[in-house]
Amino acid sequence: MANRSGVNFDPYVTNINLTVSNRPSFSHVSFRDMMHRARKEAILEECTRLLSERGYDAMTLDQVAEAAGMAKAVLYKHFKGKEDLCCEVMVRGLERAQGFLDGLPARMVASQRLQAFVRWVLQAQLNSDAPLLAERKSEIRHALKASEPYQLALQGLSTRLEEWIVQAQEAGHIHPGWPLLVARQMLMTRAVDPMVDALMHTQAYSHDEVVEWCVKTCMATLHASPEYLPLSQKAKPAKKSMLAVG
Amino acid sequence: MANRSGVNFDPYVTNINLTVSNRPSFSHVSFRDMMHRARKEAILEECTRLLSERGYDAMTLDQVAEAAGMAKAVLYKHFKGKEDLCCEVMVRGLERAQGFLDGLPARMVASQRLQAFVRWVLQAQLNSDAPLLAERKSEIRHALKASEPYQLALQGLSTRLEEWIVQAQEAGHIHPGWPLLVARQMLMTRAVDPMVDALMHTQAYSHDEVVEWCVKTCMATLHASPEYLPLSQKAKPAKKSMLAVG
DNA sequence: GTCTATACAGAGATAGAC
DNA sequence: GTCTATCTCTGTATAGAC
Repeated sequence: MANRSGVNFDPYVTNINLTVSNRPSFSHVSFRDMMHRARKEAILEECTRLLSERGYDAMTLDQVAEAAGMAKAVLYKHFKGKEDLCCEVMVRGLERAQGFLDGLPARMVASQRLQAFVRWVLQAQLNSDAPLLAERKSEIRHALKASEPYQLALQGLSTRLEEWIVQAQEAGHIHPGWPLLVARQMLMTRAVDPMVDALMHTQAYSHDEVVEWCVKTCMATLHASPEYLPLSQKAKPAKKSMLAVG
Repeated sequence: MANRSGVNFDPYVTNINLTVSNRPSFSHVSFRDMMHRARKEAILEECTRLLSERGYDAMTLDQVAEAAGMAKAVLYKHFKGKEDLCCEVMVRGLERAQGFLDGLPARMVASQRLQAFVRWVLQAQLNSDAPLLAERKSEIRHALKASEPYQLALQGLSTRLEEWIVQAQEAGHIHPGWPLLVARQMLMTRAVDPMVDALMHTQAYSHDEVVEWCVKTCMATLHASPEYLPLSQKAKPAKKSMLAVG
């Protein structure tokens, strides 16, 4: 049985240590509490990884328990069940994303922040540490819809992105032709772009190159005009309009 | 157990038919064969819908059997199992896509064909009739990877798209800065863009409007230059380059 | 070929000893 | 609080009557 953190959590050993020592009960409680939180962290960490790698439906609590080095029953002391556990993972993912946005250097302008956001989420996904939910048809979505903390965190992230979109549009870095709602959904969707998997699978590009191509597709879209329609049957836009962009 | 020769070995039915009917065995076999195919079609149709609505993992064979109006055991007379059934659904989806591409009017230029392809797949998805696999982490991907018919059909579709991409690039409708591989993956990924679900969910746009916005994001990207990078720390591209596109 | 009934496996969740 | 062992439910797949 793998214990990835390497810490000894055996309750009996812990008991012995507490008995032979004369530490005050305050310290005792604090110690146990610390261990408790540490185990919870280990669970959340491994669950984040498995969720990112396998997806909600394919991930099992047996896998989480084994990866975290504890019995499955322990999971239920910390969380009500699979849904509850994964909801908390997703909420923490959103909080990490918020933290990343908060830490962006002040000199960055809005469009740079948006690009940094997309790149960071894409990279995290390739590192099996996805902070955002990529699955559209997973059973967990029902639970997330009902989760107030999740909806609040998601709302915060959306608001932040929308502010920057407006700023970037005013600065002329995002084309004003994109509705705010469409631009926001595009950013959040491209941040978990399934194209990363497809491109990685071709083995034509490195990890970082794949991320950059995905970032480019996203930013190029927002910068371009949505009104380009090569298919309106007669219009054939001149080449020079395109070359003027580069 | 599949009966590859199509001959009926069942002792009961064969006996009855041979006794009470005087029709030549040829007609008899043809009629039964027709019914057999009809039921198989019904299974495939309902499975396509459920697969599109719920995804591979969430879809159950009980649902397929009930939707098709037959006992679950019948499914196993037509298909080896869930994987086999869904693989055939996906292959037929690819064939339908090929059929759509074959039917495009001759006057359409390459970029118009590409746009028509993306729009058609997106619409089919919203009609619960997805011809392409959107799920990236489903268990079915292993089976598809091993399925020769699927890989062949997918290869055919890819080749066709790549030809048109090259033509569109030569015509100046797709920016030459996009590598062929990236452009192809972008098209196939955008054709099943998860953004459709996200946008539909906001209830801000109608069915058709959502599809059009997704089509626009895809085509605008291919038309634009990938080398626009607002985030290269010092460069601040002029507004006029963007406005020149519209 | 189609049905009912059932075997079998996997995974979520719980019981009870320590 | 943690463990082992078990329950329960669901879903795939199969057996056997007709």
